[in-house]
Amino acid sequence: MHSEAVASRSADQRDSSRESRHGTPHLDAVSLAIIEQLQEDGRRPYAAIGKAVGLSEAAVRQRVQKLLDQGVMQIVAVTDPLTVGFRRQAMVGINVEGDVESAADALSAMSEVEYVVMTAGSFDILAEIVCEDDDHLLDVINKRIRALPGVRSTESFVYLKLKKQTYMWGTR
Amino acid sequence: MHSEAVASRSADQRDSSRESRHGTPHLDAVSLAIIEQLQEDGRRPYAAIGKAVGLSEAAVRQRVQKLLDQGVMQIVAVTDPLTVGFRRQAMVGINVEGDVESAADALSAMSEVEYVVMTAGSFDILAEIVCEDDDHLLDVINKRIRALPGVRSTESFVYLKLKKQTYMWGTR
DNA sequence: ATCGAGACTTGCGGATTTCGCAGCAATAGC
DNA sequence: GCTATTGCTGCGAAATCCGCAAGTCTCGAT
Repeated sequence: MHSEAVASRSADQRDSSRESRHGTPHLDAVSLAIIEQLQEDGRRPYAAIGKAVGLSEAAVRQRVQKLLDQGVMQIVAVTDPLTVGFRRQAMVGINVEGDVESAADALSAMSEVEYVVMTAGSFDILAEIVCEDDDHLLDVINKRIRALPGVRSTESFVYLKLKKQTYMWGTR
Repeated sequence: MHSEAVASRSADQRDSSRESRHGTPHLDAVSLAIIEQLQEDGRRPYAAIGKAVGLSEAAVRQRVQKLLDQGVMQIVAVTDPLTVGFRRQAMVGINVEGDVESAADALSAMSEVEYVVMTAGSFDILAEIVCEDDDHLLDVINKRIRALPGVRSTESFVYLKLKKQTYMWGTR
């Protein structure tokens, strides 16, 4: 009775190699289940995962390797910025004149910028900044970001308290 | 000559147990280096990490375990939302009348909400939403979030293109 | 000055895990 | 119908993990 798990397994796995119309590899239920296991513990042994999802150890190993190779997931350590010495964080909304994408690229090149996304709405770009202290944050926003070519205006939202932060994509 | 690495190592490790004034455990350079290793590959063997940071396998094992126990870091799989079937994402800026924190808690309880932070600035809360499609996103924002007690107004920024997303806190 | 605690090292087996490879079955393609 | 491919299983061999003991060193407190 290592049962439960995903059952069936007849022709499901072929989905994992089938490309959906936009080039992104589609995932079947088993791979999803594997990802969920690794979201709980990125170091969980393959055999344990296999038991949970109803696959052999070797099969899990192959699928995990493929998921990593394809870039579907990565197994990494994530930390709480505060305990690692970064005391000030902020989200910055940015408006750009001209080429938005090149501005986003310039932001992406900055090490203090953790997250860059182009958006629809009253900002062209949202960027998350992680800094050591107020001075550092001020410097990044006022000296570096505002100096970028094409940047018309910025609006900052300094983080007061992080309430939720999950890595549970693919689960639900 | 298993040299290179972090050198010195005289009394650094005591920092790891010293609490900085706000209760957050302080990390020394060696723990930082270990975290960096695991940010590159969360499954890297302890011996390999030890070689890189200049510690024995056993010592690395102890430190990693402590870092996990203390909640300083976690080793998890992270995925690209798009390839896992979530095609619409948005950041939502929210203004609240009354208790901001309880509103943030309510948001945190929603599974579609990946990220919640209380901020200073023209929004009280920023929340990142991950949805399967437009209908789902519309439903979450207009039916669920706007219906929350205390929510006065919202402004949405639909993601057009994710340009950068790192998990490299603690590195630099 | 001495003692105790904490952190690290070395060394060591045993249990566990990883890894590569040889089959085998089912599917997709020709 | 036949073949190539893909995914899975099973199985040894190698590597890793894990707990533990003994000994060193430094710091801080008695």
